[in-house]
Amino acid sequence: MTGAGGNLRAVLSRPALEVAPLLLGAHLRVGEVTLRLTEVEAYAGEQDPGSHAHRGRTPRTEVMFGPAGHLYCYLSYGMHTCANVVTGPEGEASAVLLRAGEVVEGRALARRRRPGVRDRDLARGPGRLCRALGMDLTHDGLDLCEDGGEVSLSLLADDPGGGGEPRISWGPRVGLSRAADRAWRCWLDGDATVSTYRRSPQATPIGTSG
DNA sequence: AACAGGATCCTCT
DNA sequence: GAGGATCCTGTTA
Repeated sequence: MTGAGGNLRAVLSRPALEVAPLLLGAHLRVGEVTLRLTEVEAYAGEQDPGSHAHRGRTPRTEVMFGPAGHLYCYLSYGMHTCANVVTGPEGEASAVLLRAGEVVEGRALARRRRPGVRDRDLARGPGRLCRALGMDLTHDGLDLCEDGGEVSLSLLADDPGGGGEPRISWGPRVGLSRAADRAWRCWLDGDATVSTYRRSPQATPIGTSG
């Protein structure tokens, strides 16, 4: 684990597809709860039909066009908050969706927010992850690269995934109706907190959507 | 001003 | 495996 400091934003300013695997094993802290990230998805901005930014700059997607290292939060299906780390250079709206993780600190608080579920399910899925961390739309735009803030991010110094072999797997992104075949989701192979894959019923048949 | 459509989750079967 | 909850967002009128 590195105190990446000022160079954290530089790393996050690389393309989403490069940043995504670097987030695996990283620690995301929101208030008193800290998560070890185990599953993420890359979104490549305006060029990516699966991205919210595909149709250009809007009030909602504005944060993604800004500098890397900020949170992009949105509401899914009316009740679930989902969170991304903005990546890439300023002006390019790429981001990485945080899909799952393991609670490594503040577990009691996370359990209170997600009563009745097993520990491995506390943050297993993008909506559940935000619930366990207490994240909502008020976190949209917050900077992950400042020490002492409400939110912070610590990348692994090296050895992504931790403990020996990297063991990172790649597969299609979850629930997309467009660009459903791009293998832009990555996860720590074999980790119990990785969410289960579901293809969108709206998606074109396998192999025809790029 | 109104509408259609989700980067999901939970509860059944 | 299927269906419903629920409300913001972007688009259209």
